[in-house]
This record gives sequence, C-alpha cells and structure tokens, in this order.
Amino acid sequence: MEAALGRPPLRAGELEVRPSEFLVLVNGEPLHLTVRELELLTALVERRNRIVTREELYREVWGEPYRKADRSVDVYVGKLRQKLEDAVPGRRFIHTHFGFGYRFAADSDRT
Amino acid sequence: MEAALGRPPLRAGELEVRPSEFLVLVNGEPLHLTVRELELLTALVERRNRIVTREELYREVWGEPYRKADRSVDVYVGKLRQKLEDAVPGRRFIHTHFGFGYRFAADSDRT
DNA sequence: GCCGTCTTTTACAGCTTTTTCACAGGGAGA
DNA sequence: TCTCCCTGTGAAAAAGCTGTAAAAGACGGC
Repeated sequence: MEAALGRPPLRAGELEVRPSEFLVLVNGEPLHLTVRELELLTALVERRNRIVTREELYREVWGEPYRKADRSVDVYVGKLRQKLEDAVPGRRFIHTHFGFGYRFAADSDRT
Repeated sequence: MEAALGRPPLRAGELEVRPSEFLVLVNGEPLHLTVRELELLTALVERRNRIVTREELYREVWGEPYRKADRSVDVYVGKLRQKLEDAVPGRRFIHTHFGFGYRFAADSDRT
C-alpha cells in the first residue's frame, strides 16, 4: 500500500483505478473495497491481459513469499468477482486459467 | 512451470510460443492449452527440427526419470496434434520417427 | 469487554486435467 | 507374408485445482 502513491490511474473498460487515492470507480461511481481487495484488483489491472500466477499476486499484494496451498488469492478473487458483478452485472473481468493463475481483461475477448 | 519465466519467445511458422506468459499464439490468436500441453509443445519447439526421444521429453516436461512403457508423451502429442489441427487445418507440426521419437517442424518439408 | 469489520484458514463439492489402460492398426525385418 | 514391436487413441480411473461458504483469528473503537 505504501507504494500506492505515484502509481498512475488506470482505465479498463468501465473501471477506473486510482491507486494514489485508494479509489476504484465503476462508471464513475466509487466501489467500496477493503485494502486487500483494492490492492489485488490494482495488481491485476496493472497486469491486464496477462496471465498472472498466484505466486506473483501473493508476493505483490501480501508482500511475502507465497506458501504453496495458500488460498488467500482465490478467496479474494472471489470477493472481487462478487463486487464487480454487483456493480456491472453480466460482465466478467477476472478469468481463471486452470493450472496457471488469473487474468484481468476489461474487454470480453482473448484466450 | 516455474522455469517458464526467463525463457524467450519462440517463433515457428504460424506459431508463437511465449513461455514466460504461458501463452501460445497461432496466427496471432491465443491457443488454449493445459499446463502439460504447453510445456510439451515448448520443449518440442525449443528442439525444432531435431528428433527428440520420449525419454528426453519426459525428463524435460515431467521432471522425473522416464519409465519405459510410459505412454504419457504419446498421449500428449496426440492432444497437441488435435488442437494444432483445429487451429491450422491440414498442417502437420509434430512428426513421428518410428522407433526414435518425435520431431517438431514448422515448415512442411524433410521426412 | 463487546462489537463490527476485515483477514486468514479450513472444508468440501464440483470440475478439469493427468494418468493409466486396452486394443486396433501400422511399420520393419526375417 | 508373418511376426513382433511400436504408435494412435478413446475411455475410465486417479489426481489435482478452483469456487465458495463458513469458522476462526486480528484489530481497533467505544
């Protein structure tokens, strides 16, 4: 979270992430997220359209080495999906790549 | 999968393998592969135009000694051929060398 | 302490992938 | 041609991964 300042705003479809303000807007409306949720979403959006391993996400968000079998990332992906679904029904932002990890995409395409 | 990072992209005809992104493109379109499929294809493309024994492929992809009579490599070669055929009909990338092993070739020539 | 909120851990069902098996068909040498 | 071994492949069994609810733990405010 410390590194939030200086990170530029990110636009991704109907989402706008402003790390420096700890804020996410969905179609201009603020989305209420917890710290973990915000950081995980930010990490994903910063890596949009790329498959990201749980290990990389865990290191980035939790700031410590990933312990195999830790399910925190999965749980928070679930939380984010729920909130994003509430905010933008029918849309799917976070894709699962079985055996690899997750991928954020604002446009409903690729892979 | 751990060793995926740091491996450079490989181009081979209409294929592009990007191990570091867990991604294979066929004429620019992502090809959906499982972990084993991706690793086996990567191993073959890295050794393109050479006959590779099952033993070598097994050691590389499965990371353990090859047990004689294990058919895993054959099964996965079959899966890859199927998916490549769907993606590029009429093309043959993976050649069988009876009694020796397999060989990947992007150009439709030699044996 | 007691609450409310957030985070971490656990458990399990459901699903996907991987492995194993069996058999048909093919290739090479005698 | 005959025989033996090798390969292709569908399908069943086994293993492994993911989604998710819920329990348990942490932490701060009152």
